[in-house]
Amino acid sequence: MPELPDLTIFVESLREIVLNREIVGAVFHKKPRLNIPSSTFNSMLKDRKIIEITRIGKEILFSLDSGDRFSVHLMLSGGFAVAREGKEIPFTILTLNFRDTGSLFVTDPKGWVKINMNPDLDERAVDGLDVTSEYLQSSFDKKQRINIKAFLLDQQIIGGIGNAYSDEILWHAKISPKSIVGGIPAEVVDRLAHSIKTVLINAVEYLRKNHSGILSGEVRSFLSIHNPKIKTSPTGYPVIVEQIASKKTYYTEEQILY
Amino acid sequence: MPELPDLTIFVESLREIVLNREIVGAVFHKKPRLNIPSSTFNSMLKDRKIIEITRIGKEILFSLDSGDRFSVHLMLSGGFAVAREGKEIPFTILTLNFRDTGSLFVTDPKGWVKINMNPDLDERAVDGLDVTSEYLQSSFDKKQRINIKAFLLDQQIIGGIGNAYSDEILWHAKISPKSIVGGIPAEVVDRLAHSIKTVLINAVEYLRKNHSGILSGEVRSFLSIHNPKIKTSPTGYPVIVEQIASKKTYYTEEQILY
DNA sequence: ACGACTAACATAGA
DNA sequence: CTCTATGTTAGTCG
Repeated sequence: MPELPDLTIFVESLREIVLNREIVGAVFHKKPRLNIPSSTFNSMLKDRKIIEITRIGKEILFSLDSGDRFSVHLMLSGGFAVAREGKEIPFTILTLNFRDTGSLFVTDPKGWVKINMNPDLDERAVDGLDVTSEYLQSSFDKKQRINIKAFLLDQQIIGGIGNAYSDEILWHAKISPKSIVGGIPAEVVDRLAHSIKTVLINAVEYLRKNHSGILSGEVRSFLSIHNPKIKTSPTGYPVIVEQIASKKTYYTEEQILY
Repeated sequence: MPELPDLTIFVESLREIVLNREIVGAVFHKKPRLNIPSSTFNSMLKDRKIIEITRIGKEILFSLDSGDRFSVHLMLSGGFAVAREGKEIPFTILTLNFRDTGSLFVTDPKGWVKINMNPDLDERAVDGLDVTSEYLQSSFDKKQRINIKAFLLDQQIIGGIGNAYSDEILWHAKISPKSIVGGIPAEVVDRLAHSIKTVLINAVEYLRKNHSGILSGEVRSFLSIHNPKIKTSPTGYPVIVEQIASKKTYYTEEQILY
């Protein structure tokens, strides 16, 4: 559920809380979606410190002072929480216990959270915040026939955009979510690249200002289009809700169909 | 709010009152949750008789002499009432007016009542009274990771059980409502199948004896566990009240956690 | 090969 | 009380 802007704030919150604290143990409470045995994971974390936390697409990357690093993907319903060690947090997948300073909880009602020790980062797509007009155009050329909304949602192409922000971006760029990539002219690709950056950066800044410190959930109430509570866009057009690319999509007639 | 046992008695009461009486009109007082236009509904009922009333899960099915049949789901707060035609019954959704013999009212303060003309009955799950140990086991196998209370409440799996009776059944079977389906051994599945039948049949028999004729509401005062008035179970254990599977849940330490 | 679509998953929130 | 939203993956269909 959380997308790039939410996850960016989670990372900033996590840095405040867990950086440079000694880990005394990693305890899995459910059989995890983990690429190595959980006992190995535990021994790689024990007595180590997290020295850096970053985000790549929808994944959060924790770097240890050993040089190892592990990624956490929250999937649909995952989140973080902080509490004293031993506190009962519902749907806990993993706890990292720190010496004298409580614990970090990774929670997920669905149990889908994915954790990878030393993931192959070369495979990762370009992050939403790093998309350039040139990258967008060359990706368009490779995916002529795909729907633009499906394109933005494809984590192999751009990392971090989910259903909500794909609608925000397409509205900002005035492109209909029903458009086919191949039909979009070069100057509109420029505009889209600009909209991706603008929408995401604005959201990050809004969240940093108003929701600093969050570790889970998603803030959607300030969105312009992908928002069940609003009936018209900021420019006064009625919001249309429709299933596009198998996703609930919000858009308006302002957006041009290519 | 009414569950399988209450609804079973409603059906028995309704049969006494409306069977084989000629309908002169069906009047909707609120925009209904109806799968066809209300004018069509009205013309399908006019001059017809209800020749059979049955219950399937939480729905009540009225069969007409035309071969058509419609279902009524009372949702959270719906109910029936009988009065002379034209009587003002609060929160009336629908009245069926009978020739010379008054009217049947479907009421609902929340307005959520769902009415379906010729519903597809093939989609309906096994009714709570028809659950076998074999059916339960095969459903368990498909839903390994789900919580047992959520399982019993899932109308796609078993029809008719709501929040109150799920607690009664789990207490009777001595299974903790926090259990995960996958952890419950085969012999306990047998016990649960038996408890489902026993608890529901006993409730129906109690209601038939003591509350025959009811058309709305719910009788909860005789329940063993799901009952705010009691402090200890019949076997003397203190009743614990807790939010489980997003529902207010009553249980005791007698119940084993799997 | 490519793209579109579907099902599966468990719960909170509407 | 029921229905839906939600991300990914694996699978089907054209």
